[in-house]
Amino acid sequence: MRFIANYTNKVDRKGRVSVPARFRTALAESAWPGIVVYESFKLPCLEASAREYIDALSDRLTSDFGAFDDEKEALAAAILGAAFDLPFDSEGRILLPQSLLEFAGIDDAAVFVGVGEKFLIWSPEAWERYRDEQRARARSAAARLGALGRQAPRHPEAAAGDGA
Amino acid sequence: MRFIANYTNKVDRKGRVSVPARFRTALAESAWPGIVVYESFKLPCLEASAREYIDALSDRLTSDFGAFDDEKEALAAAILGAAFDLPFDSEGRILLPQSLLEFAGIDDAAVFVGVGEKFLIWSPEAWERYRDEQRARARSAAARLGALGRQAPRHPEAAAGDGA
DNA sequence: CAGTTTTTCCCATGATATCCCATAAGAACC
DNA sequence: GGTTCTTATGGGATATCATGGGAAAAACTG
Repeated sequence: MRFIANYTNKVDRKGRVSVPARFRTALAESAWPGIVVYESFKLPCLEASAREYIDALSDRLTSDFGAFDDEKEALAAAILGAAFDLPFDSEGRILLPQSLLEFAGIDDAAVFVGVGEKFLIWSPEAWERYRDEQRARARSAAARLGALGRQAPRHPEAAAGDGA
Repeated sequence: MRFIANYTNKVDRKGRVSVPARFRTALAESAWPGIVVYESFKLPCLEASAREYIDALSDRLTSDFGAFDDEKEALAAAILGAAFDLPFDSEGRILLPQSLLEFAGIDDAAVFVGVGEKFLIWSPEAWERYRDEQRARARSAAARLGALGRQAPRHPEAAAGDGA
């Protein structure tokens, strides 16, 4: 159950989108034919994962009847209450609720981005914007680190016997 | 028996509301065709669950804490005594008593919010307000509680800055 | 006990989701 | 390079769901 790479699929007039076949294959281990989708806390996109993933989270939050913990309960409501359990249709598509489409700014296409145990669903524009930002960030970070990183390993003698 | 997602349904002039079909399906395991509804202690909303859940809660409160703990006993009495056992009509609706409608400030629409083993019933306005508040809190709470800790390190966005 | 109100059941309807099939586009395979 | 299989996408038919209204049944009241 591991998602990688990204795929762009169309959202049809009825709000249906095909979940990439690769992802569906990964999802096949799951007992439930569908995914759970919810709004990301940090990014303007949706997050999706196997039902089991959320169930485990739910268990941790409400397991013991110690459901009498304000903070846990609030968190459970915020996460679980905003998550949708979306079954696949016979073609492997899901029907995204209006509220989720709006949240992510998804109109007629969606980008599925695998990030390990779950995947993100973006509007193409937002995804591109985010990706570019991250690249720029990575570039400058690399440049900064690279200046140091390149010298040290190449001139072991200059660093005088640190090495392995 | 697991509730997630949220659905908004209308309350008609007679005080009837459809329980979301998804919830009814989850409830189908229950022997009793209806739900138990009571006022939440901490939130301005109603809580609902399968009959069995309340029974278990009842057992737990009385056995674990015995007759010693006045506070728990009071809690049990408050919950069990004020709970309504609401049957479905043939269309899968329930008839919410006036007192509950008033408590939750529900007028002509109700939001059903699944949170694991039970679900909440809110007035649309109150739910939206609460949800927005919690979303903000959830971010930090998630990190602190470690509820999402398992995923956090794996999230690119968790490490990178905010993309929004 | 009759009049009156409330509750329960049943049916009608529009909206929505689900299923099923058809086609196209692409990838994998010979 | 051509063929075959998988995947994505679209549309139409069908079933399900939410919702409203009305009639029958029960409860309540004077």
